Amino acid sequence: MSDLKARISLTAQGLFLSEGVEGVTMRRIAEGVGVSATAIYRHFRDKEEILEEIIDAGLASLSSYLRPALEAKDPFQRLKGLIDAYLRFGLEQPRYFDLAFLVPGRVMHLPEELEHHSRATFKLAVQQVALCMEAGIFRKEDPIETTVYLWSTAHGLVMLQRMNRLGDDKEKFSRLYKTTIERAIRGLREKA
Amino acid sequence: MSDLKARISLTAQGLFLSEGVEGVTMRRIAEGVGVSATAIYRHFRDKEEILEEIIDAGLASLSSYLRPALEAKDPFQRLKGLIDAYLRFGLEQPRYFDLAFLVPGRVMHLPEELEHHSRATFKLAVQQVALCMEAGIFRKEDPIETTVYLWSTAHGLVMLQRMNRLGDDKEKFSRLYKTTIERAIRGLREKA
DNA sequence: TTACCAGCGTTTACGCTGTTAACGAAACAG
DNA sequence: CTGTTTCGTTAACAGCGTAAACGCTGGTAA
Repeated sequence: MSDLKARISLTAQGLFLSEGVEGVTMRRIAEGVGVSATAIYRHFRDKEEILEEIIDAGLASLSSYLRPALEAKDPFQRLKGLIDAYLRFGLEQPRYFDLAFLVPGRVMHLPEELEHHSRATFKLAVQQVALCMEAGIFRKEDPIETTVYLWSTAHGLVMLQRMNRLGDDKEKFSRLYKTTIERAIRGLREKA
Repeated sequence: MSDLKARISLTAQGLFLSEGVEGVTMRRIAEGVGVSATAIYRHFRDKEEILEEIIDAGLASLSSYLRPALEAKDPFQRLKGLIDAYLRFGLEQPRYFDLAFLVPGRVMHLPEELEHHSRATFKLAVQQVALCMEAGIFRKEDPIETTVYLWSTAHGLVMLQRMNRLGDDKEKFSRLYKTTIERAIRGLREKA
């Protein structure tokens, strides 16, 4: 009934997630809501703004994947949990991942708030890495560079899978990503 | 004058590379060539086919980055050269990289020939990895998984940079990617 | 030479897109 | 009761990818 804006969001989210960013038109969203196409413009500046809202939701979902990992006891478990969660997000929420990270060709410009949140999350990861170094689990080197390295590996792996460059056997990919995490971390370890 | 098809290709390539995939329209290409929009259809099935040609060119360019690396003497140098070339390609040909890898949301379906070429290149990398293992430089494990891991790291790093998640200081990124390669390889080494 | 025909570019037009403008009904403020 | 704001409507516009029909132009067959 009421709160048309929320209903537009919801319908748009459904369409974007089920059909990807192309093929979703203002008129189809409007039709789904049961309203005229131009009514949408009372609640959103333009199509881009709707898309941004969905991306926000995607990043929130990513956050909800990452959060539990931080509750582990030691920093090494937390870090492994973060990487694992990132990969699971890519596997289980491919559409969100696409929307958030497969920007159609232009540089993504996150709204201030999300930008901030994103950097905060990154910093959290850097912290775990630094702690691992202090604890003598990782060799001591630049924790930021190290974190970027881990992030790259995780992000790249999901990316290659999203581009179905790795075959479509989910089982196999699941194993692949376990061994990849291992390999990625191995090079950081302090020699015993 | 003649060979309109080539001129369309060239103009389209210029537009796609200078403005990215969006904002390039059939009418603008046609205008650039000095011909009516529908004339293009005598030479290309549709817009997608033009884009595919440009992507082909992009992958050819990637190939030209990778090829010299294979002329090094030992497999370890060849492998490092391959990774380095991949990263340089991402840095120096960002628009090609976007076109080839930032598929707007749908799974990329390469034409047969390119698919084959791409897999062949991957196999070549796997070979170097396997040789490194035989030579006792890398510890012996699944060379395919190992190659995917290296590829992921390189691809992810470029990806994050393309999404300007890593700042825009080219100098810094240049250093970052050197240390990332090192870190990625470190974990593969046979303990001395 | 004449008749034809295929190749290639043109103009016109269709259905789709995102978006703006003008309008009207309801809800609310003084 | 009146004036204004809110929120939806319909109509319309410019731009998109593309199809269809037309006409020129050069080469081949009779």
